[in-house]
Amino acid sequence: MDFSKGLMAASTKPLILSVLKRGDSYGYQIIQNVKKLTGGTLKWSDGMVYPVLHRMEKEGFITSEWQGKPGEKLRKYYSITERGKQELIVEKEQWNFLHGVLSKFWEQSLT
Amino acid sequence: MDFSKGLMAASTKPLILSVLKRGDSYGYQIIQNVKKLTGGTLKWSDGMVYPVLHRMEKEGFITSEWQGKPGEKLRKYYSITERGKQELIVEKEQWNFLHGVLSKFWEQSLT
DNA sequence: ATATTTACTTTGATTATCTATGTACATAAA
DNA sequence: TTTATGTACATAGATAATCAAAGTAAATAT
Repeated sequence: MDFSKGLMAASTKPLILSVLKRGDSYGYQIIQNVKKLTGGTLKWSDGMVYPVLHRMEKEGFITSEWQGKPGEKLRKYYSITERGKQELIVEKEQWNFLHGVLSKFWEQSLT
Repeated sequence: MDFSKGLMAASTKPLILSVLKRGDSYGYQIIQNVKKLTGGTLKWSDGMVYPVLHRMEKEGFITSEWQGKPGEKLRKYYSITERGKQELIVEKEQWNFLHGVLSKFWEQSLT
């Protein structure tokens, strides 16, 4: 699927927050995770995801910490914050609201 | 509701196409219509909607025609094109797909 | 007369998007 | 050994989207 620009972007934030709510993770893993969870449909590029993570951290929705066992590459693990959880609730409400409005149209004329 | 930027933008295109699929309309009416249909939740500004209409026309999803009965203000009526209908189908698929992915997360952890 | 509503337009500062490119280490293959 | 591939993160920068704000102007209501 080739997503229209706006939608793709609008989904990254809530999806990342949802992934992190399940448990801490790092950029590369989040990308693989989302790819797997969507059966390969959502293929996020790293250059697309990392800036979003940086921004979300700056906004206080997530925090980061470098971790690495000896002999392993360093990974930047992200955790969702309380503020992030609140934000996720809001985003969820907005998604559901808009989906509801659109669904109302789409139910009526079946195309 | 104070929508996060991305989402609001991502919904204008499919919503406008959905409105126009019901029947021709003009900018001002579309704004009022959406406001009414969402119980006042979605309050689009004109400066936000008109440029979107112009872009969508340039992209061939809608066409416009000035109309006005004598003694009435001229209105620019927009119609959805075949290409616009196709686009709406695609947007609908994408919305449903993403909503499905997000819903899967949101079902599991009830927050 | 004056204010409000209707109706459309454009500007422009700000921000977001995402491809492309770069670094660097680890591991597997040739 | 050297080459390729996979892992892991970062950022620059061209392109484009966003939306408030300000403008025009006619119609209607007060």
